[in-house]
Parts: sequence; structure tokens; C-alpha cells
Amino acid sequence: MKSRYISIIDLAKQLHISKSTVSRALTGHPSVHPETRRRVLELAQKLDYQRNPLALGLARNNTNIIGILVPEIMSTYFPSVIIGAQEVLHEAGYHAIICHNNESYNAEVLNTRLLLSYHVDGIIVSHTKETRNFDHFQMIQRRGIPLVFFNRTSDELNVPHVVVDDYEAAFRAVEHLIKIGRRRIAHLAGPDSLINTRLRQQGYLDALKKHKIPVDPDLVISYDLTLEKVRIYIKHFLGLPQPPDALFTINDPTAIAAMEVIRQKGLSIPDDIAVVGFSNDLSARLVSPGLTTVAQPTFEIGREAARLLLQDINSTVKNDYSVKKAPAVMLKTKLIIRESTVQKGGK
Amino acid sequence: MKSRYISIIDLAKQLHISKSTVSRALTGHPSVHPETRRRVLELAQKLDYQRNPLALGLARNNTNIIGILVPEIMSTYFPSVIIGAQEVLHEAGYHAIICHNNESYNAEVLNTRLLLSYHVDGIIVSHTKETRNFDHFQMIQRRGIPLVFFNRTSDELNVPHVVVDDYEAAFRAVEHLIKIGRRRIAHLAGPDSLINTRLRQQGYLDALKKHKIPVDPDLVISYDLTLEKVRIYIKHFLGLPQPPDALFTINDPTAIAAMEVIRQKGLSIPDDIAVVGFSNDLSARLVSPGLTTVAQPTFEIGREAARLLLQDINSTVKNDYSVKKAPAVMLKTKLIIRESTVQKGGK
DNA sequence: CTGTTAGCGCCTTCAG
DNA sequence: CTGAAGGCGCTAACAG
Repeated sequence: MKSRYISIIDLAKQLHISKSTVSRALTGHPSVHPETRRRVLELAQKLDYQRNPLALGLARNNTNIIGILVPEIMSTYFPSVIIGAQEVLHEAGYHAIICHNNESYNAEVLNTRLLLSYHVDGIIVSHTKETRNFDHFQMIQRRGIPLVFFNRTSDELNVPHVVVDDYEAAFRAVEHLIKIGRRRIAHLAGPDSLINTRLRQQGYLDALKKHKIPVDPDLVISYDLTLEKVRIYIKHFLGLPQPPDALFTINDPTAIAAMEVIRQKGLSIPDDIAVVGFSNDLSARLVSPGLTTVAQPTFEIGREAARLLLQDINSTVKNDYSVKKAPAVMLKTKLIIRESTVQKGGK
Repeated sequence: MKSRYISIIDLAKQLHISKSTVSRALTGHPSVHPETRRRVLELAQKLDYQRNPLALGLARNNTNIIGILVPEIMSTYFPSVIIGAQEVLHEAGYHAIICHNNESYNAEVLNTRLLLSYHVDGIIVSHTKETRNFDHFQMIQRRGIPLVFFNRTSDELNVPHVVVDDYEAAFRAVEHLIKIGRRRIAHLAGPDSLINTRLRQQGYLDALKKHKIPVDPDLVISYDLTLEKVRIYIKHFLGLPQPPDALFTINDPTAIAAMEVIRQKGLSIPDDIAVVGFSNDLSARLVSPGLTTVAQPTFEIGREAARLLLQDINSTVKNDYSVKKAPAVMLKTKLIIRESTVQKGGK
């Protein structure tokens, strides 16, 4: 069962020519006799020859593999982004190896090392919620390997990235709640380690300010995205002397978990409490009542991230982001209004 | 920006020993002086040396990479299986490269070739709904590369596989509908190309037979899993002279799409029509009313598939499945009863 | 246009 | 216990 794979040497032998000529014919080198090339290609076809990308990588010091590193793949968000990215990468002749880490910082560091050891040509990353130390990403850059962030980025690091306008999206989401007459708007935010969390929270605060609604610190809680804990926080909100009449959450799973608790308390959505999520997961459309949420252009985020990466890979002059500002793409979001804030038939 | 990667040669030079000794020290070869080994490991650690798996693969003719080929990653089913598989693979020192193909047969064939060209050590597959020709998988086997199917398998090919008992699961699901008093049970089945489809359909038929309910051909439709078409078929069912009082679908997305149509027609679930899906996607729990469905042990399916594959990889004698029967694992399912068949509080 | 040579990083004989 | 030599599959000069 040895090496069933056929190599250029096999082709060369059968054709009584040198392996270099075979190599040249195969790669489309101009200086090869047309007839020779024809014979090589014909035999390659017949024998179903496929060149070994590992050997190629070893010889040329590039692998045509891109690493994609995401915190999870169970919601629809990251898979969609991945699909978008792969679309662009495939077109350019690259392949992706996907790593996920269950939001574990340690796994993220290990995966980074793994991708590096495979000599990937570039890495696309959305870091975990635990990630506070970015040394492993900095090392990638120092080694001159193109790196692109998406969704979750970092202030500390100057890395090309593609994000949505979290601030504005949150601002508009909260403004929507204000417009339907809510005044006691609670915000279940994510961990401060995530830049999105901070931006969305700022959008929340500024929307209140603009409409001269005083901020009640009791109505803002940061949590670590562990869904089991949502119950505690929502109960806390509902138990306040002046409970909220609206809730804006960091993401859709949180909103959906919250809705369950609210319903169990016998309160009605949206009459007693209107709810707004973030990301427009598939489930936002499926729950009942449908969840008002901020839609992100997930596929496009993936495509843009891949484009940014390829740009770096193909640039002849290495972009040194320790001196030059890294490019950033900011995509538009869209507020999807469903029955968790506005009754069907109502305004 | 040349080869920032350090190699055993670098280590050898710094230590004034030969690269062979370094190699032996690193791989844990017994005949290396403890002191030499210590020095090598120390320096490797200090320089953050990582051995190049490509070169290793080239030299040893194995890559420690496993290909996982699935039709889609947007539902929760395949991602869960993948996570389960990776768990086992990682433990054994293997890494996975994940390919998905949007249920496209052509993409599947291309991905197969791709994985093969990367000299993966094994492949785990759930084929597309379009796949009727299995030559590309047969080629994998002929080349002696371990292959494992899961979920969707094939009669024609003798491949180790892990599945659930689709027949029995469907049988029990339909029996559940009968037990709550339904007699006109419709079945929206999948394409005949999928073996699961056929098994589930048989389970449906046999459950009816057991309870002496005549089969009405008008109540069984096979469709190609294109969700947009669900509307048409459900409308057809509802427009029958004797419309059904229950519906059993090939999977959860189908059931959920059907529920939407039923509701729009002003019918009540489960009073007018009870609905049962298959797989227990995350969304089955989220829709309202909650969807009764068959839960599959997704993580365990992944783990089992990986175990089966590793078993083949590690077997010293190559298992020739053209003569020997391939092992098959069949896992248990569980019927999850929710409000789409039984009212809350009711029996 | 083509063959020869060297080398990518690693492992594995074969000699000491 | 260690070093030298050869090879995995491929590309890239260097000569013709």
C-alpha cells in the first residue's frame, strides 16, 4: 500500500524526458515545445495526476492554504462568514482550513500555533470572548504573515479588519425602542473584553442621551455570554422597583433566552417588554414572537475579509503595519423589525 | 521576508551537532544521549521551534490531516457532528480540514480531489442530496485511503459508516401521531437518492400498516429539500378533499416551513394538524409551538465516525472492503415531544 | 527548448 | 550514541 500517488517522475519516465520538463509543461512555463506539452498533459490527464501541494509548498515556501479562526460554529453567524470568505478564496486558488475553539483562549493560542506550523499563507480571525492578550496575533504579524480580523477586533493591534458599525446599529436599535414609546430600556451587554460590546453600549447610551432619557445604571449589565446566566439577570431586571419596558441585548441567543424568562414570568412581549437582539440569526425569524434585531451582512463580511487578506498576500511590498495604518472596512447593518417590538398590523 | 521559520538545521548548527541527532531528539528516538536531548529540547523551546508538518508529510508519506466533507454547515446538525469528530481526532493528534459544498455534487467531486491531492490520511463524508454516482468515493477506497460515511450512506458501496436507526425513528414518530388519534398522516419525504429518506419512508409506511391505517398515495410526496417548494406541497395537502390531520417531514427545516404555511391558512397546530420533524435542530426548540422531532446524538455520531476512521488508519493490515464487510455503527435516537403534537398540560 | 543540479525540512537507513 | 547520505515531490537557477 505504498505511495499510490503518481508523481512527475512517473510521468517523466513514461515519456522519456526529464522531470523538469514535465514540471514546466504542467505549470504552463512558456518555453516548452507545444508537442511535448501536449504529450505531458495528455498523460497527466490519463493517469489522473494531481500535483502534491505539500511538496509544492515546501519548494516554494507557500501553501495556498488560509487559516480561518473563529470562536464557534453553532450559530449561523460564523458559518455564513466562512462561506463568504471561502467563495473569494476559492476563486483565487486558495483553500481554507477552519479552526474553532469554543470561545476558549487557550484553544485559540494552540490553533494559532497549529496554523502557523502549517505555514498557512494568511489567517482570518475573530477572537474569543476571553482574549485579552493579543501576543499570539502580534507574533503572526511579526512573522510577516498576512492577518485580518473581522467582527471582533482590537484597539491595541493595528490589523486590517472588517466590521459593521456597531455603534450606529445599536444607536438606531435603541432609538427604535424610544420611538415606540419606551422609556425604561434595559441593556444586557457582553463582556468588556469585546470591542463590539463597548461600541454597542455606547450607542445605547448616546441614543438615550439624544432623547433626554436619563441613564439608570441598574438597567445596564455586562455579562460573559454564558446563556445559562441570562435568567439571573432578567429576573433582576424584572424585580426592580421600576422594571424596564424594553430590553436591548448584545446578541440574538441572549434575546431569545431572555424572552423565555419574560414569558415564564407571565409578561407579554412586546406589550410589557419590547425586545431587540443583534445579528439576525436564523432563529430570530423562527421564535415567536419574531425577534426585532440588527441584520449583519454576514456573507459580505466574509468576502471582504478574504479580499483584504488576498490584497496583503499579493502586495509586492510587504505592508508593515507597525508603521502604516491598516485598512478597515465598515459595512452597513439593517434593523429588522418584527413582533417582539411592534405588533403585527400595528405601526 | 524569507523563511522566518526555523528548522532542525538551525538547531543543529547552534548546537554543533548533526541534524539527524536533532531529529531523533525531537521525535523521542530512544538512542539519544539524555544530555544531548535535553539541550536540543531546551533550544527548541527557547527558539519556539515547530516542526514543519508538510516536510514531515513528504518524508513519511502521511499528513495527520483528516478531511471532513459535508453538504452544508448552516443548520446545527453538521457543525455538531464536526465538533464531535474533531474532539476525537485532536486527541489522536490529527487535524481536520472541513469542506462543504452547498449540496452540489460537482463541488463534492472537486473537494474529494482536493483532499486527495493534500494526501489526507482519511476522509469522513456525508454526501450531497444530488450524489447518485459514487465513483469518486470508490476511488478513495481503491487508493487505500480510509473512508467513513455518516448520516447519508450508500447501498452500493461497502464503506464503514455511522448512522441512526432512521427506520425505527420514523416508525416511532408516526406511531406517536397515531397514538394521539391521528389517522390521515401525510409524509413530506426527501429525495429518493438519500438512503435515509427511503428508510424513514418505510418506517412511516410500516407504522401505518401495523395500526391498520390504509396508505393514501396522495399523502406522500418526495421532494428535493428546496425549502421554497414546501409551500406548494403543503398547499396541495391542505387542498385535498380529505386533508391530513398530521404531518411527518423528512427534517426540521421542512417542518418549520410547513408550520408557517399551515398557520397562514388559519389552521391550528396541533389541533387541526399535528407536525413532527426530524433531527432536533436548535430551531425546533425555538419555534412556536415547539416542534416534536427525533433527536439525533450528533456529537456522538461525529465521535464514532472519527473512531471508525482512526481504527482503519491504525490497523496494520489494510482492511480491504472489496472482500470484507465494513463495520457499521447504529446509534439510538429519541423522540422529543413538544407542543406541535401535544398541547402543553395535555397528555 | 531541455536536461542537470541543488535545495525546501524532515526522516531513515547505513556506517561507524 | 551519532554523523553522513539519500530520498519524499516539486521548483528554480544554470548550462547547454
